[in-house]
Amino acid sequence: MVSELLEIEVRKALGDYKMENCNVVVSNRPDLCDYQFDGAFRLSKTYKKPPIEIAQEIATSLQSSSCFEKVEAVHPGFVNMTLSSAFINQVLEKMRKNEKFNLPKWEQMETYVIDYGGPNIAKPLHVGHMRPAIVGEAIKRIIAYVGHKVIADVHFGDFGLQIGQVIYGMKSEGISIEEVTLDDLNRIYPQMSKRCKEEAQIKEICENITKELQDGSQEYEAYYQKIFALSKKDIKRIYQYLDVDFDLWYGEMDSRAFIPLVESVLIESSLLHESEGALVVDVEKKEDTKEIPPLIFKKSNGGYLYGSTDMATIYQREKDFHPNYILYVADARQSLHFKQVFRASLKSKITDAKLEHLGFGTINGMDGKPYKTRSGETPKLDDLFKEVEEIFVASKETNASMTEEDKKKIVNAILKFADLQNNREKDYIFDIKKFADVVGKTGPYILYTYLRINKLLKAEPFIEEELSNKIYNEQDRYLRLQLLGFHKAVLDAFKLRLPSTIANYVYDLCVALNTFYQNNRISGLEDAKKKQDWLTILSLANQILKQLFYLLGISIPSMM
RNA sequence: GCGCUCGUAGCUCAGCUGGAUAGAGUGUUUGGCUACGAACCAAAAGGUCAGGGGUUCGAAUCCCUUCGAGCGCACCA
Repeated sequence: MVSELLEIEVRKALGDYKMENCNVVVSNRPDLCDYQFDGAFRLSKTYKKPPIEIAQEIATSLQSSSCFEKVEAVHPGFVNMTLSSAFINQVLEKMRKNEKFNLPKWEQMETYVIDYGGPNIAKPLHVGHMRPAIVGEAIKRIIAYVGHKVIADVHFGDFGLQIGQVIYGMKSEGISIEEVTLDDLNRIYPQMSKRCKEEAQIKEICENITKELQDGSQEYEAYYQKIFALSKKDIKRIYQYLDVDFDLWYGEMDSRAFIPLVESVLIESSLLHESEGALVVDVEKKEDTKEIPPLIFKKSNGGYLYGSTDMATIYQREKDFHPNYILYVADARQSLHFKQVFRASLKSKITDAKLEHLGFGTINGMDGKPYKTRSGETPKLDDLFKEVEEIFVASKETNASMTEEDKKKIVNAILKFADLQNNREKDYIFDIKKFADVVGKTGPYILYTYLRINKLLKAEPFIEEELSNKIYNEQDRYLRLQLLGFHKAVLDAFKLRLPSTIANYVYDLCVALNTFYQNNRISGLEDAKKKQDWLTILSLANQILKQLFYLLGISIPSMM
């Protein structure tokens, strides 16, 4: 990594000054320099000297390094560094020749389990399911790419009240296990969900069915198996369209066998106690500024809740994989739930893995309220895919003749790149027009960039050879500097669990490529070495893009 | 009531473990295809980073406070 190489130089230049953290960062003033060091400000405190004097000493000492074309101390105490062409090209050569573009390797491989906040069965996937799927898939690929072991689990919601509701709905409508269809399930679920809110006695019946299923009722088990199979098939189909895949297609139900084991651990460590008829685990801490309600492990009717299955699942994962980390990509509104589960799990010592809840905000419509169609329903993902494809096809005449496979890849790129750009725990506005846009900072833009460069590389055959020590013009230099940012983008995305870091880097790299492409003509260049150098740089850039597209879950169409 | 997340250009968003002149896209205005792909490029305009206070050489970023928004607070997930 460039900033680390530069840190080594700075450390040498510090002389008698001692400091722990001497970060060298990309300058936000490209008109002044490429990289910047601001440690002189901190040193001035400990050494009681004006920062500019210290900066000058460091700058003077750095002059001798071959990394720089220019180093200067600037008021009030910055050290500004302009890289030498030879140094830039030397780093690029290392990226070109090494695996993973010379990404640093970890000393120790760790194991991650990642849970993308799984969908409830018996319920069609809607736009709310897209975010965890896209974000989770990207995080999974990033963790694997940097060199760790990662196990993805879809973790279906198949254990709770919704199952009892659907079974009751089927029975009361007289629909048999043999003849039930997906459409039936999609209709029954919202119907029953509504009825349970309105009629307490219906809810109680559903709760009892759920409990009996949990306790092992043969009759309900048969219903469950059928509902699960139907839903799973449909959900898999949609994940397949999104190119989202899991190592484990488990559900909450798969942790059922571990609930009694967790329960006995809780009893042995005297963490379980009775409260208002339920068995609960206290999770509050002294430093809490507010009251944290206990985790309800067993309901007063003897049934279990999702806190119980979450703990049982942790137990199961610990037994199967002994992970260092368990990550949950789930709605930010569930943060209290996860806090309870995490604390209860650590208290009971069922795992020593680090548990992280990676929350995300709700998808809202243009009015700032949860996204709904005109008829008041949450839009199905199938319909969304269709709509985006239609808008894309209509945007250019030739698009209609594209293959279905290519269209699918582009729809994916549109949706994923739009989603992965913004990444915070805040809600975001879903605007179909924005998600179907093909101009500007969009999926089509980055794919277009790759494809036009790729075509050029194919049209101008060249033999990969060492870069010369030259950089030919401003756009060329800017492009090469952007390439140096690869490692930071990937490692930040990994450390912060933020795929947006990569999405934004990809965009910046594409801008640099387009600027270069539009202002420099390669075919017909007389200077053979210059042509070779440029083709080599473009080739490296496209290899990087391809890799990063993969990390974001974006596939490249054959044409567009 | 308590807690969590947040408030950045007309709109949608980056930037947040403190650094120099706060960035994109879109929209508005303008220029560039007899051209390796114009789904592109070049340029202009657009901001008291919700308001106030504090810490600091330096704050969109950290702390306090006011206002505003969304969400969550034990047997749903």
